[in-house]
Amino acid sequence: MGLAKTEIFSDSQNAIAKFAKAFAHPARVSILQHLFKIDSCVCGDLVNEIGLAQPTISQHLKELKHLGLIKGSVEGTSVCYCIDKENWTEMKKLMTHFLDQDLSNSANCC
Amino acid sequence: MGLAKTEIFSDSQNAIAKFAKAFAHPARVSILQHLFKIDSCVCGDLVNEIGLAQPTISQHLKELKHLGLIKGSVEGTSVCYCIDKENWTEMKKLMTHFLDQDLSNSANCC
DNA sequence: ATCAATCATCGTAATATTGCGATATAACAA
DNA sequence: TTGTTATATCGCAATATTACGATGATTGAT
Repeated sequence: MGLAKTEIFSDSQNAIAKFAKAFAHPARVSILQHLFKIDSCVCGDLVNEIGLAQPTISQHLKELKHLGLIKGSVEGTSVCYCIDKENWTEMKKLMTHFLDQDLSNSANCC
Repeated sequence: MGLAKTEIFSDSQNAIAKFAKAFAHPARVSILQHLFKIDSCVCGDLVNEIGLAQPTISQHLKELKHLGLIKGSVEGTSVCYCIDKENWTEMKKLMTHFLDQDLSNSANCC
């Protein structure tokens, strides 16, 4: 079917899955790492840095923007992207809470 | 194409994407949360807890097991699953490092 | 007004994911 | 052995993702 049954899961579970999906492709991981590393916001430099075609990068950027993890602003003929700090922090809180579940509770039956 | 060009990315970037994919579906998020919460390792209880068919759950478990995030051991006619603590900790380190990138570096151009 | 540069969108092909019915497999019970 | 229970695998249909060529839109330059 390819259609996730989101109705039967909690908002939190769906949100975790949604953000995780953003990181579920190395190109998007790479884009985000670049945006963190580069002091000035990059744009089409990403096309050169990463070895993917311009429409492909543009599509990945669109997804990240749609999720709110990055922002974009027009600068002449190019577009400048950067991390949306506020939303990133919020997302980080959610993901960290999920990753930090207590390991001591789970029994050693396996 | 649907085929990610993993060759052009670093091992670390591919690893992050690979683990993120594990969390990119609410059913797998839910399964992991259950395994953390329940004191004794669960098995087909997951089928009842989550509202998906048995083959579907089994498939999600297989993916998580393949990634090394969970372990399974046969207990009579049922199978007992639980978190692989060692691998979970390792994965957490990788993901946390990615999520914790410094926000102060990124300029405020957007 | 024309042109070049940069980015977004469209359309499409290839592949992956999700979900489940049907069926196989394995363990235990009687 | 036969039956029951629990789980895994197969096979398929529906949908999603990835990638990119072609094209459109926008901006700045001449």
